[in-house]
Amino acid sequence: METMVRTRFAPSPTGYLHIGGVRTALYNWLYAKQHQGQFILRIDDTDQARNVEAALAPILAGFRWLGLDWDEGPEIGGPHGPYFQSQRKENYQQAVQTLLDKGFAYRDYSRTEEIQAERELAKEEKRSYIYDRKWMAETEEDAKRFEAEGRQGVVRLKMPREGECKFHDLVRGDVSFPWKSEQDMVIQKADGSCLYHLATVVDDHDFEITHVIRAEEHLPNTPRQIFIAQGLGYDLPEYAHVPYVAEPGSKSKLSKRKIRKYLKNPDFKKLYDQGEVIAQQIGLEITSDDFNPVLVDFYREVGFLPAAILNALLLLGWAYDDQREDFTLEEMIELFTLQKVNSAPASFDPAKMQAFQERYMSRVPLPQMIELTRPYLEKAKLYPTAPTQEEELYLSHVIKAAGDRLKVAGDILEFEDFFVKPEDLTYDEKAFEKRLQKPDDAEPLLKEFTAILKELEPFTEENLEKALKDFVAEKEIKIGQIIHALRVAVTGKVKGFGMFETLAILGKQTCLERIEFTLNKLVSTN
RNA sequence: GGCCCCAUCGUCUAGUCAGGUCUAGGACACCGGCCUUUCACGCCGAUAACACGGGUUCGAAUCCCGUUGGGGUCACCA
Repeated sequence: METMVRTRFAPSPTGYLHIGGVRTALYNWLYAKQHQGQFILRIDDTDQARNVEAALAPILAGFRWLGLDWDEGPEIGGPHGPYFQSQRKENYQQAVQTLLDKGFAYRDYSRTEEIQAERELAKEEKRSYIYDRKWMAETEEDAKRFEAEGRQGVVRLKMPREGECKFHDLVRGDVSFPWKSEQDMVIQKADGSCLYHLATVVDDHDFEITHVIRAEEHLPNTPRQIFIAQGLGYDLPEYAHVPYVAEPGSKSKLSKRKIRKYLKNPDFKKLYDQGEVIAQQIGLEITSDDFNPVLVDFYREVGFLPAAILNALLLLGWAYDDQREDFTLEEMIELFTLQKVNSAPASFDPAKMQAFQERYMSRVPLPQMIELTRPYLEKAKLYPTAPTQEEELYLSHVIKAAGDRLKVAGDILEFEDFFVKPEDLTYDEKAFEKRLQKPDDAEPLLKEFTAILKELEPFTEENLEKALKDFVAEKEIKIGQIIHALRVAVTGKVKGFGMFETLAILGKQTCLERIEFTLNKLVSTN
């Protein structure tokens, strides 16, 4: 029997989930699922003074929302736990001791300032810096002597200084690094705590990780990790370094902090603005860069579909063939291959993300659409938490009429005019002026047609259309002469659903109330 | 700067490993048009790329070398 494939994603508790991270996680998840393997979540908090639990919550929430479930990890545990590096310190201490015993590491008593000075000197002289191991304690006596000087010891890796570290990467093929360009990395600090490289290698081994699929920035870290693994006598995992996700229109790494810069990109701006409008309507405070299309939370808050995001992210650096772009989760699992992951970084494309979202959204069936949009109306206080059957039916009419206009769930708030009282209706002022105040015939036509509306039974889309068309024919006017005025009078807006659909959904009483309200407003503003 | 990685339309990419079927295909965006009471959708169309220079070869986007450009990484961070 072959060994089970086990992959992992190891976020450090930063308080947010970056979409680049999600893509890496997705690839790990897909690879594991495809091989009937397992996907493990491990928390890299070796050096976290902050509140890990609070900083982790949004990350786990993001994973849950996206449906990237983990087989072992925080909240669910597992046979290899704990899954927090901060709780596995003994393992690292033990590993350090082994490395020391076997001569793969040494105690070093140099001071940070000393090393720093050496490094700077080397930089000035334009040569690469290699530590001369001046403060390496080769014997107990050395150690005691250095300690007597008041020095504190760290543990460094005794890296080879000749030859090359060669390994095979599932994405990039064969890669090699000269050992001499490697530093004697510190693996244990003066305070006794252990550092990332050591921890990650020990954990990957303890967790029986078979495939380390991670971002490209870890590629230069691989030789030292291989060195540690070999020193510890571990079998090496397979490595796959996937490129990082780049900024829109550039090849730099996408970063949460550079949002100001990205906002200059029209597509990014559009995505952000769309979200901002919704955020304001639901009373979400935008106080920091955390409301950010670089982060997964943004999409959740605005009402994107997880499947759309996953699909868009899947294609950021991977393609199945020259045609197919839509993949269900099952299809992704079946068809994903590391071999087809591009080795060049892919720029995040906000417009493409939107396009996927729109396509997926257009396929959402009505009942699910109701569930998706309701929370937004509730948060905006436009809809009761416990609606009557009638109210639910009304909402379903609005959603049906909105159709493709709902690009994200939060877009339902664009149609707030269907949920407010006449006096709370906000008018597009320019439209009010252009369609109602300016044309001389707007008011009389509206009044005349209102009289017809009053008598219209039943108040259906078909009847409304016939009524207006008959009216237009009889008055020998163009439909444009009344329909725009009517729209503004009833919805306050220039754009919206089909006119007759709008009227029918609102119902006779509301329509008449609003027209009356508008006519009064018209009088008072003239 | 050292080490490493990368290079096809504006963007994501197919094609590159096994050179000809590529006057380079698709998608998104953009632009133009159609539909239309507005908006959105939809439909039709257009523009648009093998970074450059040498080789190898009958033939190169595809193989080799170099150049240029872009990027990652060089902590007692992860």
